[in-house]
Amino acid sequence: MPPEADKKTATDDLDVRLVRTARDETGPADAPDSTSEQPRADVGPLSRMIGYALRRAQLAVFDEVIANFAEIDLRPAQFSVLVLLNHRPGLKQSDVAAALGIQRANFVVLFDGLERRGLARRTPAPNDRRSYALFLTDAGKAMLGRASELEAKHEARLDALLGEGGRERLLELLERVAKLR
Amino acid sequence: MPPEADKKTATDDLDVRLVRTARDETGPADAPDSTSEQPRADVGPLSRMIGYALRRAQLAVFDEVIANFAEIDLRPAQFSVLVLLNHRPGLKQSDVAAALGIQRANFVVLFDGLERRGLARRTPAPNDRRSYALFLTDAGKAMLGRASELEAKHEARLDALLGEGGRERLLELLERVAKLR
DNA sequence: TTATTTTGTAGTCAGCAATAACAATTATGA
DNA sequence: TCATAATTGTTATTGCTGACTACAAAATAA
Repeated sequence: MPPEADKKTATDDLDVRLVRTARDETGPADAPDSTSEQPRADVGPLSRMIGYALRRAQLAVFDEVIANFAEIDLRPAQFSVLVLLNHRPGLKQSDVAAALGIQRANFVVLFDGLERRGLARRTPAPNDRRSYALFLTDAGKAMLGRASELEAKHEARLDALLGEGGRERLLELLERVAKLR
Repeated sequence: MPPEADKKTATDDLDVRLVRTARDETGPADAPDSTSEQPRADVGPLSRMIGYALRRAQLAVFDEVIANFAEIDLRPAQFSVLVLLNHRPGLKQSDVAAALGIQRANFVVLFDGLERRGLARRTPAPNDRRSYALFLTDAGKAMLGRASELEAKHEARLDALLGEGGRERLLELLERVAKLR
């Protein structure tokens, strides 16, 4: 089984692909796997490295956010655009991209998705025919409202984990680290 | 000069507003940040969200790590494998993948790269013909040595940013967050 | 033995970031 | 004023990474 292997690709027709919606499980009876708590494998020196710890934490948080937003089909990056545009309407693409740390080239596709779904729109900028002023549509604002509710619950859960003053301390430390850039 | 100029729904004139960045914010209000590196654009509510802050910090750290490791052509994920294998030689693929939070399917390609470069090797597992026991080669240990030096400098730089006790507090908080998983 | 689980693989797909190259538009400066 | 440089939005490409499906071989449970 390891190496070797025969070609045998072919067969690839059905493509069911279920969307994995967090929550719920094998409902009735049983549930053999007791409340699992990960053993947290020993990774040695890695556990002392900031980068490694950051990555693990970030993936954990994003996993949950993505699962939470699955029902409204919104990605974290899209959410951040909605929040920013609601906070500062009329920014142009370069501004939003820069504020979020996204390459302006990549932002185009990201925003196309929002516009295609009618959540945001491009408007000709008043003084510069090269650029657009970006705004949320009413649908976008409604979407942001729902997303914010989900987000609030998520943040509350994090606060429970972080404990008293944990959020403040964490945000402060993360901001320092981000200064590296 | 945007592409088509089709949009332009007749009745659309309102909304000229000048957009002023509401500067509520916590902390020392304005202060035309003197010697700060970046203007740190105002992203509003985003700056209070753990996920956003985590992502920014993680990207900043990885950017630097990737740049530091560029000269030895090593990716963070590869580095983590070297560290783990040096710490616990003989693990099988499933173990390493699980410990690092990588899908075992994806780990195959990752390890192939290390093996191809002669940094690590697969050895038939003693009691299980299905699996391999993984080890670093001498070249792999040498590579890990150089990488560790670069990593140490990086961590030192982070410590300078984090200040006294900063690392401990940050690691502790990140570990709690990672518990989400 | 038979059924189930584990392990390693291959392949596909999606998200996201970095880059290069362009055309239209502004800004600059001599 | 006009040639040149810088901006802005765009397209396309590449690479890393993570998630999933499907498989075959081997180990384990029933």
